[in-house]
Amino acid sequence: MYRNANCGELTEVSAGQKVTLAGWVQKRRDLGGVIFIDLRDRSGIVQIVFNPQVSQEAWNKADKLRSEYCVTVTGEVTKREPEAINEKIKTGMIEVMISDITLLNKSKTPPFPIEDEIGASEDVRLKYRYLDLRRPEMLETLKMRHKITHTLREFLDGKGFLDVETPILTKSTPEGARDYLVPSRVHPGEFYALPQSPQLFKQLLMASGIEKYYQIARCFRDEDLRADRQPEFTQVDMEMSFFEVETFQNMIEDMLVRVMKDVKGIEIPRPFKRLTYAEAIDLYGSDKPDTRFGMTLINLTDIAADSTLKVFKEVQEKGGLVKAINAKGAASQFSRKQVDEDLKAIVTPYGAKGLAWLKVEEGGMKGPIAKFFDEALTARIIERTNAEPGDLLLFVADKKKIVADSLGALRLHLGKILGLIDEKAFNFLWVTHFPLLSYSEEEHRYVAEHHPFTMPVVEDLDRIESDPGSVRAQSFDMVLNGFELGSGSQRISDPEMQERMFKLLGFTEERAKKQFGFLLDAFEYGVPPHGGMALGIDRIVMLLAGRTSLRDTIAFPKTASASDVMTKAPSEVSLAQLSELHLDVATILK
RNA sequence: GGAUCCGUGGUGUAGUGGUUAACAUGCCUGCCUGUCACGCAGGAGAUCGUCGGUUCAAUCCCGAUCGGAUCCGCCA
Repeated sequence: MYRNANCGELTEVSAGQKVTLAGWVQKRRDLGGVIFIDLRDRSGIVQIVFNPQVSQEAWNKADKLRSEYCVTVTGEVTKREPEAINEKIKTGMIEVMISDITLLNKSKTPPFPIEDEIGASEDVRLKYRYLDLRRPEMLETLKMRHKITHTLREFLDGKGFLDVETPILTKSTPEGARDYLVPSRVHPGEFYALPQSPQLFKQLLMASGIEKYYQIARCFRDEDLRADRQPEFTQVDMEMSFFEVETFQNMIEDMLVRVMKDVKGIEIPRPFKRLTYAEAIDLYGSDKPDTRFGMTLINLTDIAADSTLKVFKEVQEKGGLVKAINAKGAASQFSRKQVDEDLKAIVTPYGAKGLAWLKVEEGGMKGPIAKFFDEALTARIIERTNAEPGDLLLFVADKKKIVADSLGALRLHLGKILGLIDEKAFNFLWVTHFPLLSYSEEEHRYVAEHHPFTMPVVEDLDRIESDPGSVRAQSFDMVLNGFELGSGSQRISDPEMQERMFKLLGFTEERAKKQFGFLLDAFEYGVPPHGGMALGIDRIVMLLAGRTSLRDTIAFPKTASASDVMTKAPSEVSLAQLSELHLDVATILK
């Protein structure tokens, strides 16, 4: 027997009992006579004591222990003397007087200590990921992840959803992200793709009469990474028949409220806040706004056009926008140089050509552009922006998209550095009615904003051919604290509507048949109206665990260049493997 | 595809165009019977990411390259 108790769970109640523990040496404190060791297992840490008067043999062995040696020990749980109590650890009231110890395995000195708040770079942590995961904060995050998926499963099971697995080796589809491809040995020159999501399969499951489907599904997208984007990630994927948006959203709210309660012990008020896509862009410059603070964007295009500032007038004439944000009371926190350099640097990557600013003072405004506004205009600006002396107004004048992107980013930046964000808050938000399509300059055609199976808003249908860009989708995103957790929609279940959609996306009938024929065929057999959504598990874990990188929520993640520094994947394969797959690597750069 | 930042003992950092590259921690050895950031004494440990250039001389300056991080594009 290796153990009959867990280190972190021992309390005074066990005093006097003989226990056997198994774990790792966290720390050895050798006082010459008596040796103290902090023993760690998954449950926590307990101090074990080796005293030659209790067991000379055990003491001799303890003398040779080092960090991360794996051992099993037996001894008596003992209450500590009052002056020896350690209030910093949960088991600090007791210790275990060891009579017997077995060394299970030695350890090399670890490259970094197994504790929170190590200084080790992420590089090193990832190389020794198995050691990194021993650290309590990593272990806790994995435990939280488990708890979240467990709660989701329990909830969905309770609602009658069936967990159905869908293929990992599947068909490449042209829409959306770049596919990860897997060459076929049996079919020379042909490829499987790893799923970007189980989208088609879950809709087919609706045609199959499953009615309610869910899956904790791995998804793959071969695109460049970010702190919140990994090449493979996990979604809780859901789809249901006889679907109605409102009812479904209510259920998702129930589900998330349950997760927050079970995992964080927090009651989230319902219903969740809702914004349309148009409102989100207008107020926050983002389709995934962080609503934990205000400082919304204010449209000043009309006032700006009346000013004598040429760029403002021109922007208005060209159909652009002049918008501003009011950084309340921040005028004194930014010098002219800081605004012109530091804050401008936030907006330029988004294409903004400049960042105009005004500092509000008693009876007026100060700043390089103040002279372009007469007294009446100044008063209108102050009124519109709710400005008070000490406020800093920041303006971007440009095309709609540039204004939204740049001011949206600036708003977030200021929210962070001015400490406006309540780090403890969890602001769930629905963003609805996304555009159905967006025009791709690259492909010279409209592409689906969500995916090609999203149902348009019915009252917009008459514009679908004449003004496709203005058609809204019956779609909805779930946003939490400025991160998109996932999106869902009412699907198209009418084959004719689906064909119309493909046509709009520039698919010939032949190509639509070739790519999605099976789906169109399936829909010919009495498909129920259906819809669903998928939520990113990794991002949920990241936000609930208070982490800033998705890597911290995944046991074995990839770096920004999509490689794994521990296994060194991806790696070259043998010529024999390539030839079996009928592959020839065009150029090996080495 | 583009931009910015980083790369120095195991780990984290400091530093300099020139002789022994510093500090903390970790590690090793010895001493120590109530520590829990144990203490004390001693010791080992670095091709300064790699390649090339400038220079009498490069860890330092320049270029390339590799690796990591963040962002834009891309991606829901």
